[in-house]
Formats: sequence, structure tokens, C-alpha cells
Amino acid sequence: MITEPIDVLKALSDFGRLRVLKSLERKSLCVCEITELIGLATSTVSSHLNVLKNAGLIVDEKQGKWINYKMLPSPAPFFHEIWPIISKHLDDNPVIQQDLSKVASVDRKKICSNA
Amino acid sequence: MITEPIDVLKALSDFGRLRVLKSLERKSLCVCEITELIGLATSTVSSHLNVLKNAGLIVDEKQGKWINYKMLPSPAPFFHEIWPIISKHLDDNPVIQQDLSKVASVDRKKICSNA
DNA sequence: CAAACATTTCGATAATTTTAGAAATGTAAT
DNA sequence: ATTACATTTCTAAAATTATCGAAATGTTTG
Repeated sequence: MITEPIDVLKALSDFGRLRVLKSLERKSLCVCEITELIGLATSTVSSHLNVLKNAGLIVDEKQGKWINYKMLPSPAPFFHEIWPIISKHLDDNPVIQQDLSKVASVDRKKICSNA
Repeated sequence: MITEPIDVLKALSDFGRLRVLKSLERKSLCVCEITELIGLATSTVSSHLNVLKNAGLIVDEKQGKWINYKMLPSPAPFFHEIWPIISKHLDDNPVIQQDLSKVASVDRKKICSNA
């Protein structure tokens, strides 16, 4: 499945998905952690993750009950070249800054399950 | 009017608009030339041009009966950094290649008005 | 001024996308 | 195996976007 630049750009054209990517840049996260971080319904987050996955930007790996999502170590050239620039400029955004200040302390043990 | 990265990315998330930008990179064009090149209705092209203009990617300048659109000489940093990469990768696309092979010979005297 | 014509705006429709709740799936632990 | 729970899939609704034709705008030229 070849990913055209336009497909990557479409995947990057939603602010929620940019927030997810910026957070995943810091560390791998499961769906419920991302849901907590972004504040959207679980099914919506799952849908966004699927878009990012289909565009070849992230991968998932099962870890017991959870599914961890993380950025691709070696993404296709287009995304590999373009992402650092986008990432850098997103750092100016207050919402992103808030996300990043929270992401380090997000803990699935606390936020998922026994709420 | 400050343009956030997400606004630029949204403007870049439509293939028709990417075709317009690639063509404008070669030379300034009026709406009817772009319409001929891209094959969409004039009003649709005008709408796309407006999106690109609002995102700060292109400017227009009146030239008599026509309005020439062209890329900004000094766009905001985000687009300035990101566009060369996108542009380079779009060169692989057959539709873009076809557009670029036509753009040099597009002539408003022939395609507009006296059709 | 009137006719010609490039472009924009308006109005309406089709298509796509985002969203969320409910049901389904799959894994883990008791 | 039954319960608990993370995630996905399904379904439907709301929101946004792309598209076009017709009317409106503004400029040029006869």
C-alpha cells in the first residue's frame, strides 16, 4: 500500500491528529491514555489512530490488555522529511504545550478501568 | 491575521489546490488559465484560490481585465520551510507532471473569452 | 454608455469527515 | 468460564467541504 503525499497531508489536516502525533513523539500511548489527553470519545480516538496508521505514520503493538501506539521509527521519506518542521512549529501552540506538559505523567493504571 | 500551521495544512489537504500551487510555482496564472489547466468550474477554482490566499500561500494582483495569482515571494516561515519538500515529492505524481507539461504553453488569449 | 468578459459571490446540492454511543471483539484475571 | 475491561467496528447524526450554475461585480473596449 503506497502512501501518496496527499494522503499524508490529509492525515495531518486535523488538529486532533496533530495533537496525537505530538504526544506520541514523547512516548508510546494506549488508546485510553490518548482519550484522556485529547478529550474525545474512545471510538473517535480509535478512528483517528486508524487514519494515522493507514497513512503510514504510526504503528500499534499489542501489550496484553492494551494496544500501544507509537510513531514509526523509519517512516516513508515524505513524512520523515516533513514532520520535524511541522512538529517544531506546533510547539508554539498553547493546546499542544498543555498536552505535552501532561503526557509525561499520564498513567493508564490511574485513568483507565477503575474510574 | 495570523495563520496557524493547522490552517496551512488544511489548505494543503486538497489535491486540486496542490495542483494549483505546483502550477503557480512555474508562473503566474489568471483564473481562467487555472480553470483550463485543472478542469474544474470557474467558481470552484476561485473558491480554492481563496482558501490558498487566506492561508497566506498566494497573492493576487490585478492586471486589467484579469487577476493574476502567484505564490508569495516571502511566505510565513512554516510554509516557506514545508513547501519545498512537498513540492519535490509531488513531482513524482503523473497528474502533476501532466499539469507542468501544459503550464508553460497555457495562453489566456486563446483559452479565455472567444471560445 | 453599452457590450464583452474575467472573476467573485450566492444558493443549493453532493460528498466527505468528524463525532459519539452501542454493540461486538479479544484479552486478562479471578 | 465468567467477569472485567481495552479496543474496534457499526450505525447514525452533525458538521464541514467540494462542487457547480446563475447572478452579481468590476473592468475594458468599442
